[in-house]
Amino acid sequence: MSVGIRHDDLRKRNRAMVISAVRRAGQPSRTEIAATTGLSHSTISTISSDLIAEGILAESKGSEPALLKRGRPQVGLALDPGAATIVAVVLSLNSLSAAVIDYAGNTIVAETRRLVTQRMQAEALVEECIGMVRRLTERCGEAAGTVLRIAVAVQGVTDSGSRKLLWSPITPHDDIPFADRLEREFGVPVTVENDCNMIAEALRWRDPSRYRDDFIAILLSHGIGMGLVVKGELFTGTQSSGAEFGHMIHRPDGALCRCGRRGCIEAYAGNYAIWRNARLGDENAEPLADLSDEDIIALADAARDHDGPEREAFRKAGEAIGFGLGSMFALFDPAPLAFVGVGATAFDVMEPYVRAAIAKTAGGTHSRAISFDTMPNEVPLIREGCMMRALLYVDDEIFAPGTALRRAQAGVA
Amino acid sequence: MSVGIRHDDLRKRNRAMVISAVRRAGQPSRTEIAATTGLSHSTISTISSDLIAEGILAESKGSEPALLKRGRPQVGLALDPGAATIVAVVLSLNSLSAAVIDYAGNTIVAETRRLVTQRMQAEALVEECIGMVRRLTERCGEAAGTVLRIAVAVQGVTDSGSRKLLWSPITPHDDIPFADRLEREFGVPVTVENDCNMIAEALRWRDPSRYRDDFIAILLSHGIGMGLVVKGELFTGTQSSGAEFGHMIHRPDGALCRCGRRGCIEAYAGNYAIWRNARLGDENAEPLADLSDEDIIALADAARDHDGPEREAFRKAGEAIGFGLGSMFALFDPAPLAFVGVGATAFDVMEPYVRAAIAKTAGGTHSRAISFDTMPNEVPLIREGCMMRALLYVDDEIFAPGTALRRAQAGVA
DNA sequence: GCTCTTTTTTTCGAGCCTCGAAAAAATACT
DNA sequence: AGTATTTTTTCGAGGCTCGAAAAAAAGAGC
Repeated sequence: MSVGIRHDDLRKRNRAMVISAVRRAGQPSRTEIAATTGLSHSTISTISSDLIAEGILAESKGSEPALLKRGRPQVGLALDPGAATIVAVVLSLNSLSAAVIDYAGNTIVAETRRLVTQRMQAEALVEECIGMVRRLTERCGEAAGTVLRIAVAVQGVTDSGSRKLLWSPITPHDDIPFADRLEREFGVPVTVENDCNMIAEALRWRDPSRYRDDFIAILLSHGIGMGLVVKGELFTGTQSSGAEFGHMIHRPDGALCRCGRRGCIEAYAGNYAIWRNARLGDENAEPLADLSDEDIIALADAARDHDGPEREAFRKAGEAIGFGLGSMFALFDPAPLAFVGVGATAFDVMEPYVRAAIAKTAGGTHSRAISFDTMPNEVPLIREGCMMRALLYVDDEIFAPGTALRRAQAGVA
Repeated sequence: MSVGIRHDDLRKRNRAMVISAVRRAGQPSRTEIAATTGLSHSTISTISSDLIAEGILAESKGSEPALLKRGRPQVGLALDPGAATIVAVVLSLNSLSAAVIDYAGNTIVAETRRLVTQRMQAEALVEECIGMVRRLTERCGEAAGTVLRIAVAVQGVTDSGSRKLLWSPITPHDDIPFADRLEREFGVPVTVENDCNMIAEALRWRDPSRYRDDFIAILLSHGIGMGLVVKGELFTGTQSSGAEFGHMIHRPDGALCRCGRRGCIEAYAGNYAIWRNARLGDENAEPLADLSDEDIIALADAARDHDGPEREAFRKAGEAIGFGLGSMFALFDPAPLAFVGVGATAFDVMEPYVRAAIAKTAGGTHSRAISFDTMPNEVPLIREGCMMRALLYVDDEIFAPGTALRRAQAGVA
């Protein structure tokens, strides 16, 4: 049962409100913050002067060219870039990248390298991550603030505590304890996040008007992933990162999926499935390990150009996605959708089939109103979401509690 | 964006904590409440003496026969039955029942009558409800406290604001504004709730150890309904009461469902579907409007007794439920399940097929660990959930804000 | 250049709320 | 009857937010 509210929680929460208002709005004045938070001017004044004194916020002078308004000009408050630093690591099939990012969200240094992830030992993967983070942090040296958080985004299923990679298509190994290993190495809290969840996180910062309280991000790539925001919160499982849309069942005992089971949506709509249907015409053929973007683009072009096995393959893919969405929409009502990844470039080919399938389901009552959005490149979204994840942690768990907590921690240490 | 916390919200929340602790524990002492809420003894003391002065709580004397412990004996706090009264109305196929219930959850008066709901006008349905509530409240007269809330549980889909019945199998009419009509009549806040959601609400009070933060209630009846609790909260849609498990798609373009679409889980696992498969062997036959409990029990007996069309019908039903659950478990991890309703008496026949199907899905990784529970009679659960719904509203929205809010409301009125 | 107006920000005292410590209350043990 | 033990209340201290008033900072008007 949820616990009572103490007196000091009050200040903590209101500090969090102020920080979050600044992160969202960019350079709001104290008056604006008072308006958005509903707190009084005096409270905002006290809290923000505390935050400035602690080096978390800073008054942003001179940037605004004076709005030509009468009266005392507003002073914008901004996040102090030097307040902290975080590291965002993105690990995907055959590629590792990382960036050191300041508290205001500016990238200080970044690096990307290719790896043959599927042939590496679990420990080697972890060590590559550690190595890259170490190189980058040493490269910025003392110039940057202290690193307060490391977030790792990985393609695959993570546990609900964001500590381990439970399963991933990028490696044959299971249960890789990224968080523990990196924490031991750097002495900083670390989380491992699912890539699609990070895409969802990024979308709400990219376009908060469209992606606010309820929306769905679907990654159309070699596999099918999903990031789901329900009632303003990222929807994760109780034990895993959750929302494995690609492994909902489209046809019981149907096509062979990469996961070894049959009839999953992915077994019809994943890149390998589309290729398999178009080229081999055998939905039970062993899934390919990888497929280039060009291959999928070529298939889509062929499907656009003429009727044939390619179009049929995309029809099956669209149908699988549509019926899957329809089933989802039976559980929670339709929401705006973003299709992300290479597959999104071919979404125009699938869309009619997706809509037709949704219309055959209970969720399809308002299928006309369901709006799709496509964004071909998932990489910057994953990076951005990963960064926001880490920054929000610093906001809420380190800076909002403020000195009270830091004193308590010091007492323990 | 969520709003900052004012100073008075604090007291409001802590009052809510105390009330909720008492409702949960029955007769906790102040010391126990302090322990469960994490608030200090002095705070609990002040709040509870306020609540007693307001007539919300009462010290329960003499009930406990003195625990033979040394020291000042604990004084149990209990909800004052006379603090308020609520009305719980349950409307289902051909039956309407209602009860006036005191603040401690004791039924004061109750009534049930049969109606031919499918042949009634929408307005007649509403008027039957109004009539019954009026009769009952007049019957208790001034003996009982003021009615502060009316909750109506209906089989069917309601809107997310719990104001209207959007669709229901018990009537051909749509969009029936129960809440507005009853509010106008009685001048008391009213909600219309989905029956399966009420079953879920009831389960968490019946057995909080098993049904706490994540669980699923499935109503196996003429149709298939679901009540879902995720992370401690009833999961509802953004626009509707949500969780229409019965209308997830089991087989695209498959059997004819009562809803007019094809391949829904209900079209295989609803009573009418099982009967249709067993007796007609035609999954596209027009669904029956109703079916007696005895018919289903007879089918189950036949299925237990010998192989044949009955067993095959239950196999198909179990498979549909299993694959459906597997798909759900792809989205959020497995949780304890309760099967409620007549269909639950036949669940032993379906269980092996349910488990076999789940095992073929991604959610089935731990299918062994998934535990099923069956409760044949849904009626008392719906009643109980409906009651709790109304009482919790009084707790949280009326008594927790206390005089502060009541004064503000008086100012407006 | 000086004063007036307008808007933002800070200051200050009042009013709540929670907490810890100490006191009071109520009972069993000896 | 006195002592030990446990629960509950009381009381002062410390925090927090709020509203009102004051201070600050600029444009507008003359």
